[in-house]
Amino acid sequence: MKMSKLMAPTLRQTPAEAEVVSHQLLLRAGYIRRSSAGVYHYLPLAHRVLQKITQIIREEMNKADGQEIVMPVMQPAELWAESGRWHVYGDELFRLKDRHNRDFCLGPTHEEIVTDLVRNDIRSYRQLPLLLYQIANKYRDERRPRFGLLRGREFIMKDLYSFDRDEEALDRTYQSMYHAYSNIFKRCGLTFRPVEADAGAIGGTGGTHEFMVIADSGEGAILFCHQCDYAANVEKAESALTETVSPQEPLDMLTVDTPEQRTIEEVSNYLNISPSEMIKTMIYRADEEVIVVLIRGDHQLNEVKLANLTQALDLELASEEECQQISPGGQGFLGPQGLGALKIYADKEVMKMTRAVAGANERNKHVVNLCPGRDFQVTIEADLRMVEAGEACPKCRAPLEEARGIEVGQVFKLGTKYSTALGCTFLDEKGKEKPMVMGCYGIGVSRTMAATVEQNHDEVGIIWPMSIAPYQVIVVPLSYKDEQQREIAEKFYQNLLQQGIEALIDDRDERPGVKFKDADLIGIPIRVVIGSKAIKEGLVEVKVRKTGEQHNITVEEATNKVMALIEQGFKNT
RNA sequence: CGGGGUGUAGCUCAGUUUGGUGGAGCGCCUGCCUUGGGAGCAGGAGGCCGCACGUUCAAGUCGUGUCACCCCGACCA
Repeated sequence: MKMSKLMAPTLRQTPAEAEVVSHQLLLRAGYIRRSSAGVYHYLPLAHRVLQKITQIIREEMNKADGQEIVMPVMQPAELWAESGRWHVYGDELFRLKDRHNRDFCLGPTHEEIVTDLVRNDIRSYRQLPLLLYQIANKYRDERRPRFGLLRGREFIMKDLYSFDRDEEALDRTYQSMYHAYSNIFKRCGLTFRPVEADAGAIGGTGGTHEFMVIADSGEGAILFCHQCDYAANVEKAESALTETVSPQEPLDMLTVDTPEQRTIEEVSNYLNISPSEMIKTMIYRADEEVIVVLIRGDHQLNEVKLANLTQALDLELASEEECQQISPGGQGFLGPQGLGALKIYADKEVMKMTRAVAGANERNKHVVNLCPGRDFQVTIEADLRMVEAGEACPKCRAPLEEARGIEVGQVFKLGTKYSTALGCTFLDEKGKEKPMVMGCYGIGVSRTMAATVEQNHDEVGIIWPMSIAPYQVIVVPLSYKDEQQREIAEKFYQNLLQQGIEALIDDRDERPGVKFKDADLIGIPIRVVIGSKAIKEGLVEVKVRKTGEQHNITVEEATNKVMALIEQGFKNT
């Protein structure tokens, strides 16, 4: 491809709208342009990268017996009503009506429609397992699209759905997908980590893993152990219970004055105690029910764990007004004692306390020597806290480490949630009708491209891994006007093309500096410069973008060198 | 959805306080010159100052409304 004809509008300055580095560089290097919030054009270079990624995905999915199909983006509301998600999914679903006033939505995910497809045509255990996948645009009306391609409203996703006869067969499918995913991200040149995760709204009964690309800009936090293989999203992470320090004998509960001392920090300072000696009392509204949640003062509540425990669709911290109706002291003076018939959810660590400090349910007063089980009864005791770095690994007790990551893929065991709701059944060898056991497996394709940039860049631009670079080589004649240089460069470029190498030639009438800056910015792995040395001494310069290694060799040797470097690039990814 | 911010040339941004013929740098076009890391000179094109209504002799500038975009939070297969 000639640079003079390539639509890659590079920018010298970073557009003000971009915050994260992948967004900045993809805009600056002329890969993407914004159409509306969270919706982007993919220009030629981006399209080539996406093609590379999807090709890798196809190969690995097909190897695992996946069959590629294309399903409708526009889906009828009836199917979503059948699964119950038409009402559950909320504002995030892009909804539309046709001219007959019938309801449709733009698919944010395809469980309903694929289950509908399969239930109509698959009847026998002989046809299972069945693995169907597609690579398509997905639509989610995010409350707040951000970070460029990392959180858009329209994005490219690969989703595969598996249909098995029983849990055991699903386990095998799940394992094979897990391995396929590892291969895919490895081949894309990413540093990633599969972690145990929460199933979220998609539901399902089995396990789930997220594939996280390690990057400081990631929205997700993960905890992992480097002594064993334990790794989990913070939403899911557990830790070995802390050692019980010789429990103190309970003392009589007393009320003390704490004028205007509301937060854990204020009260612990005022009473000269540690936050770990306090009980944090929070009032939540779980759908229509008001509940009390207790956590040790120095711990953080994990709302995902609480939501899973309560099974509430809508879980929200109660307002100040609601708190005052329950406890006259209002926020800052809440305590679990004497709250009547409200359900009390307590973290396990709270139950070990014997002389705790909590609000007195009275303004400007707290109680000391509060003892769970004696002074109040707990309805449900469970792990409700956010695990922090340094705590003991639940498997091997080594200290956990924390990292941030970008979720590029997730594998789920769905079980029979959708097959039961939609009546997707088969007959087993005994002629008995059973619901299929399903799994679903997604990869954010456009997000993977952005995540790769997050992980592979320097101060001057993108550094693509060889396997997904839009072009492998860029040929730069320093002066394309110079007839000799042009001839040598063109011949060399044609030669590369004949070898099946994906090459660009910078035939623009620009100064060398401009060409170098653009080549670095768009991140082509190998650059071959042809200047006056090529004419005088027959030497060209072959430079590797990632390492900076440079070879001054003859034009004749250069093709082989380039091929060797490409091969090496593939090996390293 | 709550809080904050920004809309002026393709990009980055002055100008708005105090109303009076719309600017700079970069990019773009033409010519000269230059050619190993975003050169130089000369000339040029390009703006519904987000949109609407209002105040005024006069609005980029003041008022009201509205739309878009960005950030923080909440939320998020």
